Amino acid sequence: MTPVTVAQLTQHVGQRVTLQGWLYNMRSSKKVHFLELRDGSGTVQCIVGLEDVGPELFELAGTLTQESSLELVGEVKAHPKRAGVVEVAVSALTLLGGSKDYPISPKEHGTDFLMDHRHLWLRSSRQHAILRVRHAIIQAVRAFFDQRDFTLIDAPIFTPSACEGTSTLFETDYHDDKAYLTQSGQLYMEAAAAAFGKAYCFGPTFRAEKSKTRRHLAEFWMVEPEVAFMDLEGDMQLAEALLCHVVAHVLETRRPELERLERELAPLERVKAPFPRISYREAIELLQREGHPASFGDDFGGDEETVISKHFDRPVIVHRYPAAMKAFYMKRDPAAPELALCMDVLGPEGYGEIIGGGQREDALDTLLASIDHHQLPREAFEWYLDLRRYGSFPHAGFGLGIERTVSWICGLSHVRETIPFPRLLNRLSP
RNA sequence: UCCGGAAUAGCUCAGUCGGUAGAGCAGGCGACUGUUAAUCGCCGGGUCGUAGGUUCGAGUCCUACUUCCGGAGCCA
Repeated sequence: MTPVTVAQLTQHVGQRVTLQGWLYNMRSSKKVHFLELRDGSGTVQCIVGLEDVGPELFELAGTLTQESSLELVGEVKAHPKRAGVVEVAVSALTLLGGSKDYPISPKEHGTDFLMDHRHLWLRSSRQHAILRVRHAIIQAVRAFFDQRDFTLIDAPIFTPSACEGTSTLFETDYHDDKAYLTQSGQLYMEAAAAAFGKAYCFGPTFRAEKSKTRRHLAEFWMVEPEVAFMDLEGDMQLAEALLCHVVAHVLETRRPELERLERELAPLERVKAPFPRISYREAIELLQREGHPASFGDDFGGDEETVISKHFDRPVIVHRYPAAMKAFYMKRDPAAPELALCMDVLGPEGYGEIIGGGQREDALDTLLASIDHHQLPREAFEWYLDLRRYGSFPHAGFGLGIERTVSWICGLSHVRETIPFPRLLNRLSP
């Protein structure tokens, strides 16, 4: 008999099936054991009745421990008390792998303990739900760009120099040369945009800042589209359309997981275009009206982003920050040269920056001056400057942080649960 | 790096005024025909983070260190 998955059981009511999985929990009385079986697709209650299986098998079932792996055969039946729920009346059962003293009990645990057992914690229903939402988000991101004729052009992970020159990088040895783990694929995407028109990359990025907050990881995944002949306005529209598509896809396909996470759905259902757009200057005024001491030239910290985003019922786009606080490749606003043609999308409900991007500087001379002004080594950027020497073109793009997006959509308080094996300031294992 | 908090059973925690340690869960044994973190009874389980100090006596007070948590800066 071919094994079926728990998720498929509703199509097999009245039939005998084989199931393979792990014991999630068990409740017992004198003549009946209730095994809760988990197989990765879901969980189902399996009934082992003394009179159905005989004393030998009944006794074996009684000795099973949490997370033992099993194969069982049984008939799929409607749950006698719960509408729409099925259970399995077991007729045969084989213990495949025992499990002695499984460390994660159904009671509470501390974060550090759970992170030490992250390889096992992934089995619990909450972590399962989060990572399924993560998968749905990634699926939606890829589908969004693929449907719009973007070409996936992944950027390298070893890089010879800093992209932005600001953040701390992880340094590593590369055949007796220094190399750094990438903090962004963007410069490479600009080359890709010149070759393919519309390109995106999706991969891990690394930041070595000694940062320890609920929104930081040393290793995180980023999606970075870059489009030739697109300006800042087009960039904002693209970011807005992407987020709408992603949220709609999760709402459509992962509602049980969101319910498991007790995620309030109304704020997600409001994520529809158009998103409000405010300039940096307007954001400063908004903060001042709220009694937050902020003046032109200040960057926004977590508190400021929260104040701004709480003013709106959906993601808000803040554009045209002072050029002085932004990376060297940002194009200046011709109408106000002290401003950069850049934008950040702030997630609602205080989730802060989930997208950052903008239009890139396409004039060779201006870019050279900017590299010098930022005191970056010109040699390292010669290839990048070639993109301005050979058919320069207006272009724009952005980066979307996957973990912050997962955290927002799942309604979590920390990004550490949004990635299977988080790399944090003090955690490199498991 | 800075500011704050914490460290006691396998896990989550309580521990009063300084008088040598307690619960729930997990584990073991038993009871119970339908349970949903099942319930009920019994049992085993401790170098109180480490090193000093004060004291007749320290889980408790003091000092240093270590680790973790929350936040800041920095960032997506």
